[in-house]
Amino acid sequence: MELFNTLGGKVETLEPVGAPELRMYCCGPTVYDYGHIGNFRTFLHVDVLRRFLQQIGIPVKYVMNITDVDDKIIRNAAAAGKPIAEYTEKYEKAFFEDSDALGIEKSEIVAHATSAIPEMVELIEKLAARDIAYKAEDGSWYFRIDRFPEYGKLSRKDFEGIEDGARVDIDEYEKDAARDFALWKACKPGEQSWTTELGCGRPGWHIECSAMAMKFLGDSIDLHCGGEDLMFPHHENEIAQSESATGKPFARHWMHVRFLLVEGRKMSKSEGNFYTLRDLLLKGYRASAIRFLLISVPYRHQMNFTFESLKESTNAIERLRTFHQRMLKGAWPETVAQRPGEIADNLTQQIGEARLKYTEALANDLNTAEARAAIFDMVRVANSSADAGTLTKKDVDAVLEVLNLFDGVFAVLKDNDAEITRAALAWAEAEGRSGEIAPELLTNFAFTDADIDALVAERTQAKKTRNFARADAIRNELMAKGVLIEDSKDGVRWRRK
RNA sequence: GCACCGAUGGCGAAGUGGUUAACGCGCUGGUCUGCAAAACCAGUACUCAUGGGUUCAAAUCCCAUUCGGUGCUCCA
Repeated sequence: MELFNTLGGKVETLEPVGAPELRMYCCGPTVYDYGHIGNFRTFLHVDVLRRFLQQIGIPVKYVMNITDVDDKIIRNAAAAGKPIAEYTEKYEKAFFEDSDALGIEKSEIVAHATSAIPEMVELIEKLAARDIAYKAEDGSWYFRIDRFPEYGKLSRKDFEGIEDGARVDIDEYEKDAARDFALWKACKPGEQSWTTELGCGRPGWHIECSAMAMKFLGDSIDLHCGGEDLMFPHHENEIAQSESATGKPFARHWMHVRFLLVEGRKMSKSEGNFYTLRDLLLKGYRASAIRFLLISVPYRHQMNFTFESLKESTNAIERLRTFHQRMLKGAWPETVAQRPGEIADNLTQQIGEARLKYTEALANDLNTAEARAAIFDMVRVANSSADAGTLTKKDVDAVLEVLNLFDGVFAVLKDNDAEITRAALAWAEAEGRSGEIAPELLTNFAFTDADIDALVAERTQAKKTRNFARADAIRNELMAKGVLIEDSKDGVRWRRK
């Protein structure tokens, strides 16, 4: 498949080199708080890529790291009066719960920064042996950027104009050059630290990813991904460290997912447009709709997240699910007596085209919007044919095959939204945040499936005796509780709005 | 300030030189239905921010302008 490579700025073929599986690494979360939807947009697109690679027969070995020690963690853990391990455990658990709710498949390897300290130390020592890393007076270690002439090749920045000392961070120690970045931070009283050959301290953020990527995947990896903001300085620094230490190219392909805007502005707490997955679930939005929305806009485009578009996604998924159920449950004939051959061939051809368009779209730099369009084309054609009574069992099998292909990547057909929302409600109760739950959510979920089934049965009975007044009253009652009823030849179906 | 990206219907969003500008949502009308819902059909951008240029041909390439966003500092 073809994927844009930030390194070089061109669309290039993505393929495994020197190993049967594609080795990929993604910068995971720093577990100091709940993940927000911007975080998840990145992980969702990586998930889409990974699912698609596997679908086209490219095995993947994927490592995601968990940054479980850094400045923010130390600060927040101290504020909470907890050891950092205990503090991060809660948010790491939440991160995986949220990922799961969004249908993100877990990476083959989850790498914790705190469990790879020896590898980081070793890497820094390798750099130190070549005088690329140096120790400052306070015991911190820095990377000497002058020694890596290619610095800036990823983000294509021109550092000529940046003079030493032009921008000095308040908390920085004595570095030889302003741009030099920390590899190892000297210990401070009361902070978590490790006593190593480098002295007492803790790892800098950048060294974690270099050390762990190489530990699990080797010196040269096929693909490295992350959010666009990580391009500089994080990924630039990873390249500098890794390539200086090994003398080999670090990652051949770099993928960066662009930022998410919320209602047209950068998401930030001060703007008041900052949302975690849990915030949205408590407002009554569905996990599947959030997934679908976040992956519907191709990863290289900045996407504008709005509540209106979230509703749109909810409705679009309903259409797909309704269609899926129709295909699964309908009694399709083996053959259609008077079906004109011309129409039959046309339908088969259109299903085939949808399949091709879907695959080509994703293979072309992960164009999720086009892949989505191909599927909706097929949905319309098949529905149309089903209405006309010309759809056969064989057609349906072909349709379902394409639909399964689509769902193998998009993963929105299975409806476990209610379950996820219930878990979020329980979490809100436990955290004392039940005040944030949307009122209609409580009313709707107070209504159990059994309650609904009973009313639906009563309505069906009323309809049989042509008591339409009673039947409609029940339908309205259910509607008020967010339940929609659909009558069809095959019986009654209900679903939550 | 420097750098980068974007501007396509009511909304979201494909399409990067060549038939009637995908697809989804919404809206209007119709078919179906006891009525709905679902589904289908028809309609909903004479046109792709604005101005200029290149070309037989431009939403697509070039220049300028306007507006929006992002990076240059922790950040997915």
